[in-house]
Amino acid sequence: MECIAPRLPIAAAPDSRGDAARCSACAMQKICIPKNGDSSTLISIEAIIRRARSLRRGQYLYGAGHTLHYLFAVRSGAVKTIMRTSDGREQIVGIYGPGDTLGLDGLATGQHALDAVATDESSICLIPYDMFRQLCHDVPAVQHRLTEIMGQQVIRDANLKMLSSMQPMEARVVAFLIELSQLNVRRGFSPREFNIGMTRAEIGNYLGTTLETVCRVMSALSRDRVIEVQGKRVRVLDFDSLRARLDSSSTRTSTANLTPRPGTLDRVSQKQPQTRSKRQIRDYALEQSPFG
Amino acid sequence: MECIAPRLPIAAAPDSRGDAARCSACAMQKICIPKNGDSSTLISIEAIIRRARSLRRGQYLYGAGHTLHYLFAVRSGAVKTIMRTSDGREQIVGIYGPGDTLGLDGLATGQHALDAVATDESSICLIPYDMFRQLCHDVPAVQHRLTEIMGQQVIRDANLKMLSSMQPMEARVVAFLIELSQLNVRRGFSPREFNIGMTRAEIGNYLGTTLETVCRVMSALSRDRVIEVQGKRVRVLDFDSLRARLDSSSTRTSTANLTPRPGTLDRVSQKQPQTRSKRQIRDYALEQSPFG
DNA sequence: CGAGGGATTGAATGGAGTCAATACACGTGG
DNA sequence: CCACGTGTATTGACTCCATTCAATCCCTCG
Repeated sequence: MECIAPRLPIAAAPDSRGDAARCSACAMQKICIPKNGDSSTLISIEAIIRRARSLRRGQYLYGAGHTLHYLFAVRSGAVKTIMRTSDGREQIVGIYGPGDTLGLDGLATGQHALDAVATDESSICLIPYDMFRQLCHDVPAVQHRLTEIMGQQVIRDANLKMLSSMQPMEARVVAFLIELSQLNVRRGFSPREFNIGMTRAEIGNYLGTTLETVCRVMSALSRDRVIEVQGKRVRVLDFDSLRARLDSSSTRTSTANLTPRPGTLDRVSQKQPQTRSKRQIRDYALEQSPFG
Repeated sequence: MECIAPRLPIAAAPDSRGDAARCSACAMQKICIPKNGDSSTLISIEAIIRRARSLRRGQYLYGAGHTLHYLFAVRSGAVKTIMRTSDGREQIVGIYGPGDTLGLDGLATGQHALDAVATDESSICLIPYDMFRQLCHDVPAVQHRLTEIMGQQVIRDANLKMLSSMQPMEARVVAFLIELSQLNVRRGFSPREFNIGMTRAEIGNYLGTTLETVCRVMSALSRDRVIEVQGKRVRVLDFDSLRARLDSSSTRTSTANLTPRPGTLDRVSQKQPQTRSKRQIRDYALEQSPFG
């Protein structure tokens, strides 16, 4: 099996001359490196990170069951993480672009739980995990950054769950496009133009629908002059219209309020004088106010 | 707003006499505490954990925007984490039962990104985050455990994504039931009988469908003598039938192979002699074999 | 230039959402 | 103790949106 990077212990990679990364010159630096660390922090990180390797579309970064040897940072391109059903079909469970960190699925057991595959030509930095762990121990700022990254992953996953639960399929695709746009911004690029680093089939899989539906929605958006599409290249023409299509035709799957809303009393609930409303206000278990 | 636990700095809670937890006596110990730590580790953890507080159904543990003051460990009951759409509808993004850890959504920014609400009467341990962080720094085993927990969360989220992408709605509900059963085992209880700590509406929301559909599927399973249902109490009668309903009627959303399958060559791919197949075998970027 | 993978569009079927009525369980107050 | 009310669960009937199946187009690469 082919590889772009060395197995541990390090074997010389074909295109490898001096294996250290040049983080100080990397555009993704702001995302990868702890902000609050001093210059020595950056240096110590640079010392262990292996410079970027390039992947072709379809190449595996790691597979479920592999020992966790590296964490990965995407420099450019796009990578998906996938899970397989018993009967072999795949489900995409995460997508990663420039500045994102991969491999966290291996932290629990030391073995990766997912497959990671490039969906596009990509460039990836390797972070040997044992060295990184040592660094975490020595440099609190690095440990803190790792914690941050894991915390971000959790939030990301929550957002994904939200996204792929949206009611009409149109809303899902729209939410997906908005998400991509926002990610693009976070990476310092334009919110109005970007490319989806994957096929329609992959988008469909990711969003829990079919490639045809994705196509139809994007065609419709294109016809209505909300976006322009050419293959994987997307340009947003009208953000307001785009956002408008999120709520419109909101079905009722998430019925009324499963849970009482934020702050103050409900009009209805006036009929209970001092025995604090049992359900009409948020019932906090801790003595702190929101945003406290 | 009412609370079961003190705001920092600690205020006396009504039912609080001596605030330390008794982890050494807790059934969830094996799940909460680092395995590889010595007895002093357990003691130092016990020293900072506040003993369990009880929550009524609907009570908030924390809300999006709150400062991260505690991590939480579920002792008994059930808690959901939710996100809200711009127009106020809620989406359940996670469910947590005995032995699970909550609050990780606050690690990235120091503010919680989600709401956490009890879906059932629950008992929750509080772990003051600043002290815990200090402990992480002092005791590597604790840091390691935190990393493990975060890693598990990532895997959990991936599983959830998988689960709620299943094709026929029946499969989703079935997968959900199996999941619950497995969790129950992990907690040392029976795989055959358990209670779903939430309403049909919440299940529907969680699975991305409606409460009616959930009802119908469970009725059907019940009619076919695969499970027995009484309200939130479920008893599995026939695990094989249950699992059988996962793949059956597998639609094709995740079309053929988006990505080439595991190991060996495809029959088709024989027609490329030595120029290593470009797509018919897994194309590993790293020089390690699966499960290496 | 031909082959193959990806994207697009059409037409038909069916599954799941929607609306609505009813049953059930629980806690409250008369 | 029972009537009542609210929240939850169950079941039915109808409609429609998304999946399916299928045909065509486009682009890239050998």
